[in-house]
Amino acid sequence: MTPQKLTETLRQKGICPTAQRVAVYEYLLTHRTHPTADTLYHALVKDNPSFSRTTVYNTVHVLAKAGLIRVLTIDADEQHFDAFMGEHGHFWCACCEKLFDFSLSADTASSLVSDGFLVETSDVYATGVCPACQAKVKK
Amino acid sequence: MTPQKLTETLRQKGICPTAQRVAVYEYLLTHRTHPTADTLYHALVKDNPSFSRTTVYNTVHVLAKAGLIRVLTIDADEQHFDAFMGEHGHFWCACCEKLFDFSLSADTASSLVSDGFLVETSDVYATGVCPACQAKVKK
DNA sequence: TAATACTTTTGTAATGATTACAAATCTGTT
DNA sequence: AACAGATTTGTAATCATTACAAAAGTATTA
Repeated sequence: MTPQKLTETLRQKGICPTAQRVAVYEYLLTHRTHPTADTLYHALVKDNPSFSRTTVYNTVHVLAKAGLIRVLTIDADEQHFDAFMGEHGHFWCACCEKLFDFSLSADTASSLVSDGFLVETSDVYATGVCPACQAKVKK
Repeated sequence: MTPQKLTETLRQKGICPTAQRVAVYEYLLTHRTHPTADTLYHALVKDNPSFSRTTVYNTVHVLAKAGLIRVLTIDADEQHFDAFMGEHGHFWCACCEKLFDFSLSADTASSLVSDGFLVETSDVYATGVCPACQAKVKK
């Protein structure tokens, strides 16, 4: 996505496209690594020495409220952020403590709607051991 | 579940059934309200003045590791605990800030297994507005 | 029953992610 | 250029959770 397109997307959602917000959103779109606030801060302060942690939190809240990113709470210690909004789940490996995406068959929230809930976000989380860590243990 | 049965269940999982652990597990089994550590503490300290917050955390970790309860991270502010282990999802109402159960059609984790992940826990979370709060707004 | 080793509980103190807040800066409009 | 409103920034506070070590409890052995 070009910087112009990014700016346009933010504007369409009624978000003033400041340099900081564009930087955060662009980082999340180009790094599908589910970074934490701290990771975002360290990555972006390099290009903008006055960049602050508070701005990270302000920005991700604004983006999440607009539905442009997800806030992942699978890790109780730290929030992780994800700008990939396609239907997918998240897997937390208890061994290497990394977050993985996994494909999701389909209609997770369908029963919710039928129960009268108005759904704004939905997430599928799983924990366990990832393939790489399973292989390590077997050695 | 009788106290004897509770004790037996803990023992079967290799957990020493101390009075505190039985109390926590019993509270969770009889209150399907997804309490927080603080709620558990205040409820149980009444019957045992020396009961401590640390014991709440110790105990829920032990129970969760044994697969007897779930630790819910849907609320980023506080962990919630749930001893009902049947397949169901959790809904967080952004309006009244309450947690609801919802029924789940079926095979959430099936695609995960096919990708080689070893699944230990899985949870489906959704947020939005519950039926009661929708009715309130419409008035 | 007493002695011993081991587990669990308890209270206090530390940790650290997140939020509160107000001053400074930026943005868009006249 | 000046103004009002929004955003950013740095610092200080908040508060759930964890670390830790002493005290209490539990089980095992003789």
